[in-house]
Amino acid sequence: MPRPAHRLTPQRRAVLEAIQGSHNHPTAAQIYAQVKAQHPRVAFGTVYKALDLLSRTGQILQLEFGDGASRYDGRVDRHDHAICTGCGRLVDLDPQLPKDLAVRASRASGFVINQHMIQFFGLCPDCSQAGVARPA
Amino acid sequence: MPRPAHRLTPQRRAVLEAIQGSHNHPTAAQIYAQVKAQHPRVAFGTVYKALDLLSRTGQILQLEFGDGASRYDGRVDRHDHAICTGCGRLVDLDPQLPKDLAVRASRASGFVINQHMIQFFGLCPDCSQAGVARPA
DNA sequence: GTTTTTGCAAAATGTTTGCATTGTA
DNA sequence: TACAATGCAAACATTTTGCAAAAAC
Repeated sequence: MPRPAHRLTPQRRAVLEAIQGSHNHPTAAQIYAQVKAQHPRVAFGTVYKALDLLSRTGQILQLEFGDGASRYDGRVDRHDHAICTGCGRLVDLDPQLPKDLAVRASRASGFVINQHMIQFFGLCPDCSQAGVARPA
Repeated sequence: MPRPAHRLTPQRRAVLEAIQGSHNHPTAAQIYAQVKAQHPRVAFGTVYKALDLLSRTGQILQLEFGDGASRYDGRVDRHDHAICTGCGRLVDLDPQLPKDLAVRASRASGFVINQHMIQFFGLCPDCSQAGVARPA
């Protein structure tokens, strides 16, 4: 049986463009707001379904930093992230990592490792300058 | 003004022990179930308040892997994790990382980095042997 | 006696689901 | 005409909150 077609509908395109066009790693709510500007009748459920489809097909990345809402990333090659615990700002990072990191983790855990990702937590330039207290 | 006292009440102790006594990185629901065995009248809210207090005071770690519920870790020194995308099993890892990793991330991002943590995603031995399809 | 903590219930949040309708190959 | 996708609303899971009663210092 042939797998279903997955059309790139206007709504899905708008969701994808909202993510790729923003370097803010937007939340679903922010994406919904932006898509709604072009498609006033769009539903929240449609946005979530599009996000699910796009991430399952590897066109976007869904990030979870434990601060409530998922964040979405249009960059899908392997990279890392820093998140500001003051304001939630999220930036991509490309630190040089040991080439055999995943292999060693796999050996140590017995897991078959498919993916790895570093989360850096801290304060962005604005928040550290503004003297936002860092969390305990 | 002196900071509040934070008593180690029986409920809080039970929460802490449920986490430290388990190497499963339990969810709040699992912790609640275990605490309830000793304290049948304990409330979900009490468990959440205890989890919040314990993690704010650095006695436990709250982990978020984007699979719904938070997981809690009694090990609080810096380390990393692998999670099984098949069954949710979560294990601690200690890969050797470049000593200047956080410094370089800080320089590259302009962030003041307080903490970093690697998430390895893959299949645990049981799931990979059982042939659980890995996610796309 | 004052302050902290609990238990309970309600509410908030983010996300998922069911389904009739609409759109499209 | 068949299949996929949308819009809408209800349901869901997890977590947070408000507050009176209970417990601890």
